[in-house]
Amino acid sequence: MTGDRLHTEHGNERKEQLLRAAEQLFTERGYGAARISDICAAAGVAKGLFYWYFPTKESLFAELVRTMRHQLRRTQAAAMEPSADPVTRLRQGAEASVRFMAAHQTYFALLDVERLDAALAPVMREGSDVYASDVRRLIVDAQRQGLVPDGDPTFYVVGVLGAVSSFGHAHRAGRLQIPIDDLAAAVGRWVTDAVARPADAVRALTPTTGADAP
Amino acid sequence: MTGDRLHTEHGNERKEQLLRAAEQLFTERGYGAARISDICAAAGVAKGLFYWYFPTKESLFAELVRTMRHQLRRTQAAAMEPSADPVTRLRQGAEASVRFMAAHQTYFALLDVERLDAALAPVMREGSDVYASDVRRLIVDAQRQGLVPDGDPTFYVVGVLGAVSSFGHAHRAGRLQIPIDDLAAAVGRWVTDAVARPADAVRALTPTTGADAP
DNA sequence: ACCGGCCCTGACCGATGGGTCAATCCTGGG
DNA sequence: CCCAGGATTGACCCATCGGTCAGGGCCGGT
Repeated sequence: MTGDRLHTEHGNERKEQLLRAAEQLFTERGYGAARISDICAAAGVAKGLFYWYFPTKESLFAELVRTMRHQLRRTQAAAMEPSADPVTRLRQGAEASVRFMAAHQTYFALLDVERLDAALAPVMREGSDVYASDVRRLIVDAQRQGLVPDGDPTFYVVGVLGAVSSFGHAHRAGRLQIPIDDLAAAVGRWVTDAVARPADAVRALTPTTGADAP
Repeated sequence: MTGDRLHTEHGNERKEQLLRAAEQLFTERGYGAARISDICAAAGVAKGLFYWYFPTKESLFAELVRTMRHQLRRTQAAAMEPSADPVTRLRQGAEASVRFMAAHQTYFALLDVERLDAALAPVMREGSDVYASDVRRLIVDAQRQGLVPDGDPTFYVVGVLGAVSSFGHAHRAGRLQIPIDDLAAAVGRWVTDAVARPADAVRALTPTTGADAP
């Protein structure tokens, strides 16, 4: 909690080295499955050295997360024109976030559920594609009937499932204190509007050019 | 993988008992932190018995998740009128999902990141409210200027953050194969539209009537 | 009564891996 | 040249926990 240990320049490099190795392994195997000894091995140092730079495994993780958030924050701030109206700023912030996340996939992957406990990942993933394909069917149907503008259906699928799960999560966490009937209705409208409306928003999206995903 | 062991009626009750105890503890302490011995203690049985009903800790978890998903699926199906148009069905499915998740908070909490590794939860949560309050400020400003319809700002906040993170996640996972510039633009529009448009969608939302959540 | 197969117990095992430590190396300043 | 203290090592410690097992009770059928 108090001032961190004082390191020489070389020391800081080492620390950075460990951070990068950890980031890599956390992303590949998940936080739990990445052993400290692995991290050290990957960084080419002995296990004991880890504790010269970090008091605990969690603290390293925390440092990664904080760095990431801090950078994102600055990027967002930089992307928003101070003179613009709030909604524009919102849009700029959102765009910047998406770009930033894409540019730092490795970092952000750390936060994905799948990466936290590698063993549980399959269980949780299994079956979640069922919803996806259900929704996809509906979307495609709707597009065929002209109810939903053309564009990569996957985009809409992600949007719809994401909305439902986000609102659900927020409500469950007590962050969204709204009578359930109202919430359900609001989410329903939100989804409908989002899907049926933004006529040309997704217009020019490269429509998933066939086989190239794993 | 083959046929599960055959249980008497009493056996099934016991199993159900263990499932409920586990559900409870996973929700409270997180999957990792809930020890099998705890679960057994909570159910009032000896640890050895656990393995009479479940081959492993993960398998119990898997069973919980599957049950939950199965029920949700049926509920969704029941909520969608077969004769309705796709968009309506989409809306009905979304509403049903939100309601279902609310009615089974305990179950769904299992899937929340925070519950998987209790130790990491604080690290990940810390600072995430910063974004929320940023976005909130923008929303409130926009509402003041009439750019965004009135209604609980939190609802919009959740929607915006949820969208950004969902699309980000999908892209990162390779589920959304779209050039990043297009994606950023699309998400920007998606957010803007969602926030600025649904004039009366959130109209009658009880604006956070203070204290009534646990 | 006897048997078989559910059901239940709690001590025990074994691996795993985070964390410690005494000893050593290395480097720069005096 | 020598000392201080950062940097580094790898063997070691040990609490933890999922999983095992040998044994024993309960109950219904014959």
